[in-house]
Amino acid sequence: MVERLALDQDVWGFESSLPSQRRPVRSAVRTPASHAGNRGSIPLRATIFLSGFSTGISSRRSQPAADVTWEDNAVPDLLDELNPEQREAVTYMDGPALVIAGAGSGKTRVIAHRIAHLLTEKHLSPRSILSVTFTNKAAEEMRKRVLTLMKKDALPFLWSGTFHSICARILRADCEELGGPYNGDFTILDADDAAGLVRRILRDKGISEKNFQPRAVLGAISKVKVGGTSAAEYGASARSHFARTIAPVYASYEKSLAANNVMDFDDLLVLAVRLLEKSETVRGNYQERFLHILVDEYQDTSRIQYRLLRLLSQGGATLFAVGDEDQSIYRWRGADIHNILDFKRDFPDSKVIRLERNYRSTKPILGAANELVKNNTQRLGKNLWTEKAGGSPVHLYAAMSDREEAAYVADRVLDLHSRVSWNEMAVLYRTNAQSRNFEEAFLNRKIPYQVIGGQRFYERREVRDIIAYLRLALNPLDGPALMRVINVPSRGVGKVTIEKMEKLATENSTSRLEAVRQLVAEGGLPSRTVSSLRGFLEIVDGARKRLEKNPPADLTEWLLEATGYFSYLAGLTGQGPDPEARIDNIRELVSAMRAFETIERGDLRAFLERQALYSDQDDLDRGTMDSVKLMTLHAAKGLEFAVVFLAGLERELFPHVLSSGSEEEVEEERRLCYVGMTRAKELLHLTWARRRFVYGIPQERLPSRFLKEIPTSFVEEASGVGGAPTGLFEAAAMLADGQQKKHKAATFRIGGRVHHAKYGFGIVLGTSGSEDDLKVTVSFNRYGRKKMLARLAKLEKV
DNA sequence: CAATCCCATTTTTTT
DNA sequence: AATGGGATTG
Repeated sequence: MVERLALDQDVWGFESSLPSQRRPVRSAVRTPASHAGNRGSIPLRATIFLSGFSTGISSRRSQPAADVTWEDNAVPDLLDELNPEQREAVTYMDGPALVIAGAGSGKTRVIAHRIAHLLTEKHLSPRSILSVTFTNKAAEEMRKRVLTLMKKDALPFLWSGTFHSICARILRADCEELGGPYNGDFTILDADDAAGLVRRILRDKGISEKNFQPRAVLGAISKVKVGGTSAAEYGASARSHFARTIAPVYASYEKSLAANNVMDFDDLLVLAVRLLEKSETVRGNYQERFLHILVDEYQDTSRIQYRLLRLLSQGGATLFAVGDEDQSIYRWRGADIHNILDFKRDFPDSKVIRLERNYRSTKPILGAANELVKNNTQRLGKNLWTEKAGGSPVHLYAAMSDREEAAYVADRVLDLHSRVSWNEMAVLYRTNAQSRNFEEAFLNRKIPYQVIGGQRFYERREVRDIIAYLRLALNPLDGPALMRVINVPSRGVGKVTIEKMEKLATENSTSRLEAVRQLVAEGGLPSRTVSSLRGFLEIVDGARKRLEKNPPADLTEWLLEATGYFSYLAGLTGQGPDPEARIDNIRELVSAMRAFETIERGDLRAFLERQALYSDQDDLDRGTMDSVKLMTLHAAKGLEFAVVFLAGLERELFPHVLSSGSEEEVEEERRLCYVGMTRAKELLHLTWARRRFVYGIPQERLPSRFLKEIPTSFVEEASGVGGAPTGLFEAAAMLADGQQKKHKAATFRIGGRVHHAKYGFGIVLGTSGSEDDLKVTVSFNRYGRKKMLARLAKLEKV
């Protein structure tokens, strides 16, 4: 395929395929005139595939500055903008370095400056630099900053991306080398599809989905897989009931992924590592290529990512890691804080540089955050300081209810708007579900807002349907995609037919698409079904045929036409969002493709990869809107706002019930709180509500333990609705007393610890019914979730 | 095979 | 409160 070739050349072939005048970058030194012709000569091809890795690259020629290269404009005072520690970090070249960069200490800046420094002062080619960031947006941001520093408008061949996107890129080029059935057209499975696959396997094997929930099983598999244990090894060592049940599921899952030429998120990392370990050529290529590897958010790297870094840097590349152990908040996703805590041990001859000067927040904000995080034991220890004078204290507000909390926040936003732009304000919360009240309150007051994350664009059903068709066109082996759309729009293909098809596919070990073809050829089905399937095949084949000639957006338009998707949506009244909104979503998808084609020159494969790997934080193009931002604390990492509202500081919610089991988990929650607080530059509001609806049930709430960990000297409590200050802690104590008296022994506090004679210790997740019919749902440490009748179960509160 | 209704459930966080 | 899966019915 044509596109394919192009991609390969991007990764490997460009050296030979590009005009040789690309090389001077490295050798030519500070001779302005000698570069005059360079920049215009960057071949078009270069821009073609940087898609997905770089934005802002356009084929447009830039301003008169066209003859400016990074040599001649090397801002001599590039370093003057830095403080001594930052400067040391930027220029240190004598080996691996770890920069411990506290919140707001300018770490992005250090990385950007270092890259610029490498290019201008050390005269390195951009191709020898690998910059790894946590999100794609951060990668783009980084690229932009470097470009600004260097006064350039394109920086081809600099690899800047997330671990996942970099791995995908490595695999696209060479996954055949793995020796498996994979080819470069592999598609990337999202979490939902992966869970669906597991569900089908569980059903096949007759394993109860009640006791083995697909998502939980998937989580377990992921852990084992990323840990480097193969299905066979796992099966052999499995001892517990759970492990023995899961082992064959894991095996089938892996087999299925490979057979369908699809990879899940973990595969990207695991297989890339395997590829590098296995193929000396591939490994050598990258080891030789990368001379400098810069890693941002090092505290949130996982073990496998660490292995990848080791592999890539063993050729002698200089590793430059930047992170802050106090901001490690992705343990649940496999991040291993020991990567940063043990850096010195892992790289004995490394240099550690600390950035402790904070340029972001006022003293009260920083003081409060520092004091909070001091309660953690898992840290290297640092003390952030600021010279930013003045600043109002941290505001605390205890609301009557969740709705009132939102009203309070919205009113403050309105007040503040006289001197702060919408853009500079954000509401941060622990869970996505909390956004609702704020949305309503903002809507009422006509405050422009934007919810980041949550229900993601690409997770909408209609978008996924269309994407599935596209995936199938590109990768005919993609079974999960086929399953999704074989009967969408409904064309009379039901359970029975699908079962036949599946059986056929398994028996002949062919793809599902082949099985469909066979089914049509063989006959033996009702003629109506056969013609339905034929129709489906025509669509898939038609799309496949158009794949090469038509740009993605045109192909999609054709698909919409061929499937009659809009009329299908139009008929879909009643359940879910109204059809119009869905049609709009599809239109947005098409225009996103259009933009991708024209601006980034990407093909369908590139688009699908981006779709799979990009999150909503990786803004589409609406990020420029002047609006108050609403997002989870996790999504807020790396951002800053003049005013931050940190909402829902309640027990059970923050720290979250499900993360209060161990001290380690609580420490992570505390770091999350720290991250949230340190997003604020001028003003920080902390709020909580005494009453909150959880799953539609009103609950009495208590303040978060974190509130007690912040010294009152930094805090000023705002008046409650009644007018008088609420006296937070007294109120809390009373509330606690009251609750205890009211419910005595018969009830279970959500989040409370219990002990069961048979199942051991667990945490109460919820209750339903009452009196004699009271049922308690408990998450047991060892046995998972159980629902039991309180009257009968031998549950003890601990 | 599809539409409808009812019921149970809700991962907190996301590449 | 909302959503999605399952059973039931047409």
